[in-house]
Amino acid sequence: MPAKVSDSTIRRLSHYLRILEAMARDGGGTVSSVQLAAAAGTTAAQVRKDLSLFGSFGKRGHGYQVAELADRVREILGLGRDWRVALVGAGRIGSALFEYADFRRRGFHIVAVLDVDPAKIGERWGTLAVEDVASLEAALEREGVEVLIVTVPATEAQAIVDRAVASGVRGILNFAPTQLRTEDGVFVHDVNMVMELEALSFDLTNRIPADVGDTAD
Amino acid sequence: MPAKVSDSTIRRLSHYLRILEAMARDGGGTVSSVQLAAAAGTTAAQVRKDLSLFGSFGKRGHGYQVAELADRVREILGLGRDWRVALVGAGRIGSALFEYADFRRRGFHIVAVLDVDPAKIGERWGTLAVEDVASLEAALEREGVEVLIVTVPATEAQAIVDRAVASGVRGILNFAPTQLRTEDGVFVHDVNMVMELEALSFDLTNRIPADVGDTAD
DNA sequence: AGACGCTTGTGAAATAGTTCACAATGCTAG
DNA sequence: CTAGCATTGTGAACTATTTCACAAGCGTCT
Ligand SMILES: NC(=O)c1ccc[n+]([C@@H]2O[C@H](COP(=O)([O-])OP(=O)(O)OC[C@H]3O[C@@H](n4cnc5c(N)ncnc54)[C@H](O)[C@@H]3O)[C@@H](O)[C@H]2O)c1
Ligand SMILES: NC(=O)c1ccc[n+]([C@@H]2O[C@H](COP(=O)([O-])OP(=O)(O)OC[C@H]3O[C@@H](n4cnc5c(N)ncnc54)[C@H](O)[C@@H]3O)[C@@H](O)[C@H]2O)c1
Repeated sequence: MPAKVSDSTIRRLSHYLRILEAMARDGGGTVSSVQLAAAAGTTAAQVRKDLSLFGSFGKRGHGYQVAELADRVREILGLGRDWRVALVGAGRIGSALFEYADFRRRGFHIVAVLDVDPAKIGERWGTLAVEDVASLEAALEREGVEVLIVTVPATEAQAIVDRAVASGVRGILNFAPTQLRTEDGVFVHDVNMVMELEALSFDLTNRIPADVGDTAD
Repeated sequence: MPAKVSDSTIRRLSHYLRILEAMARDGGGTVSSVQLAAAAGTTAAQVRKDLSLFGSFGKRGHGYQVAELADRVREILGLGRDWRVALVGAGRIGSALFEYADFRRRGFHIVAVLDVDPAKIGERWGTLAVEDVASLEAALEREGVEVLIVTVPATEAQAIVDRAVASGVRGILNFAPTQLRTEDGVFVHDVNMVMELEALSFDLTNRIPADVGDTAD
């Protein structure tokens, strides 16, 4: 793997993979960088540059084999295996995520659900029972959890994460709108919907296209 | 407003705003760029550069007034007003979002909920009734909707968005894992959790820190 | 076998974004 | 009023990312 791979390259690879999988379902065959770029909303040069960071996957004059390229991208992203995931916070967003089939389909298996609310502890969720967050460490170790999905209130998130990291969790998908602090070697990705709405608000307010006057102020 | 403002600047401004609001609740006073940067996980120079794109909000030697800076950032982001939002797809993620208080608190008001499922149409959601998506256009126009949250299956998303754009919607927050095509002047922001998990998978697979051998292959 | 058409892979150029470093400035104290 | 201190605002330097542009390579056709 190359020393430096930008975050945006990784996001695009994930995007390419989704497109390649759809193409494979539709019969597969080959794609050129131009076609893949059109489907992903980027440029052909960008597609080729992204892929070339990891190797030479195409045939000159003919493009890429859809199925094979999907396999290579999956491998690059580390998706050639299953990941064991725990969900902390069995609330509204937590339950939506639990039932989201795409996670499992991509190899992310929720193997434990934890909450602090006595009314929720013991509830059956699919084949699991919601556990008491008091035994977070035990659950993480018992299930060999590597990735934590955090859907607790923002005030609780840091404490949960500290405990999970102490129990060996190295990857965190955080839905709480708070800046998590972790040691090196722990990867945190935030999903922040309010931020996206605010970015939309900025766009709508300030990025009105040229035909409407935008030179004021 | 400056001609070019990067996306990352906007994301950071939203982040600063959340921090400033927390500081304001804790008493406020002033913040320096160093303090704000520490709270946001960035650098002081970055904070000052971001803000200086829009004006001079600080006092040399003393930093920024928390409450005043929060106001200015809110204004920059176009948050000095309420936004009328419709939610299409009254399913699992849609219902979690509907009840998410932070949206309303930030001025994003869900004023219509629509679905195609006869079992859902007519359900009372808070003060609203779930409406038939067949009357999407009527609902959007009646409520003066500007922003659409899309939580329908990926296969349905493009058609919904085309209709909404034809009815005057210019901002879309899309949860469906599909690349939406829209005309110029329509802003789409995607929330893609699978992409975040895949990025995490890449990190855990390839970005193992230096003390573990990472020069192999 | 050679020529052709098409598309990759990739250095080099261009553009975008971040960090540096410091003069300018406001406040406080004496 | 002046000195001293802290911190902003900002060009300039640096780094990262994207785009350009084209030689290299593959398969096909004659
Ligand atoms: N609902 C949404 O659409 C949405 C969207 C984006 C982000 N979020 C964020 O996700 C988080 C959860 O939101 P929600 O709407 O699902 O709230 P919720 O109140 O429905 O769920 C939170 C759950 O966490 C549990 N909990 C609280 N403290 C805990 C602890 N210390 N350990 C374990 N469990 C604990 C609660 O019992 C509850 O079941 C919040 O940080 C929120 O800001 C929610
Ligand atoms: N559940 C999650 O945690 C989650 C996470 C990320 C993304 N998503 C995405 O969000 C979308 C919805 O997921 P979900 O889990 O809530 O699914 P869901 O099946 O629970 O909800 C989808 C809803 O959309 C409605 N619907 C279908 N076609 C429609 C149409 N043409 N017009 C209006 N409504 C229509 C359905 O009746 C249903 O109520 C999907 O694209 C999914 O990939 C879901």
